[in-house]
Amino acid sequence: MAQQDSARHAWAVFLTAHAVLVDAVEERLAKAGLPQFSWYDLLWALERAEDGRRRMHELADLVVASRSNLTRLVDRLEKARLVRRVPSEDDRRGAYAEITAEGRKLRRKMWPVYAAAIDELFGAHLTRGEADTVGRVLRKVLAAARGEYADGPGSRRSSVSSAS
Amino acid sequence: MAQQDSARHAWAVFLTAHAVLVDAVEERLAKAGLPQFSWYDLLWALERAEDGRRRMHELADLVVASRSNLTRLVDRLEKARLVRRVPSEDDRRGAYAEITAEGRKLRRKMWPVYAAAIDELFGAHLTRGEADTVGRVLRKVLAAARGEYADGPGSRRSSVSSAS
DNA sequence: TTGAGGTAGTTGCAAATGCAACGATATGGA
DNA sequence: TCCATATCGTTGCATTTGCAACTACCTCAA
Repeated sequence: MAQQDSARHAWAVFLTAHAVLVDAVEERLAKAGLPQFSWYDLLWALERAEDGRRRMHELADLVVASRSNLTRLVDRLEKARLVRRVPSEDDRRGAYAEITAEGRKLRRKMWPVYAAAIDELFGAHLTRGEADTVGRVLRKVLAAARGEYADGPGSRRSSVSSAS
Repeated sequence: MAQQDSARHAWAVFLTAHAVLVDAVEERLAKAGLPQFSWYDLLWALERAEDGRRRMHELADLVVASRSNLTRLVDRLEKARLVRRVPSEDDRRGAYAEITAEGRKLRRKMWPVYAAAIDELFGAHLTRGEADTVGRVLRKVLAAARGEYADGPGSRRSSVSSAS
């Protein structure tokens, strides 16, 4: 019972903290004249791929977006010349999103602002041990959720990135 | 540097876990024919108040919603007869949102489903100590963010509830 | 008392999201 | 080979969000 209460409380704080922190981070990016971090996230997901491209459904999973939302997110990034759609050759239904030079440039420009926001708003308040614990625990929770979540018909979003 | 990496990694997992877990919880509520948990959250925020009512701006802060979004959220709940608007007498600009009997009933009906979802998707993967750590750490982060966030012109959303 | 400036809540409009349906392909078994 | 079934990505439409503007009211100091 005590464990349960503890976890439920953690859940409540988790939700609130997410909402507040995301707002705060977005605000910093906006003040710097930069786009939201969902753009960063998508660009980074592409940049991590060796050839700078990923299939749409793969990308949807990585950035935790529904297919239709990903379509439109890529629409917007494409309009901004940060990304380009490339039809797949081996599967003619499919398409790749490929990061452009401009896309890489913007991502590189966003990172310092984003990283500073993370460090100041989040990292500054955690010890190394706490950060490790939070990361490990949430990774575990996430793995479990992904596992059982795989059956439900509507698998949706999936993730956000981080580093350099 | 190591601490920083650790925290940045935790941040990335935090974002992903949030997206995935929220989707999973919403799915469970939907399958049970219940509304999203933002409704739960608002109802619970009202039910916690001794007289079952709160000023709109107070509520916006508690559920971490912008003023305009709160207006419309309350619109919807009011249309569903879960909540009722009551003009304030001492401040004639203001209004209260007040939970109705139906609102209390729905909240009570949602809780078992919501609680089960939290326990299974989240709580089941944490030890007592881990839950405490996550809660404590995020509470600390949240407090700090709220503090410095208070200056920026656009204070937005604020929180999600839990218990009972 | 008056008026400058702030706060409460709502609204219009544009943008983003969720959902279901669709066309086009791919796949695997009869 | 052929067909039923599943997947890929997109689209239409309704709902929800974000932002800026707006009205109404409060506060406080001159």
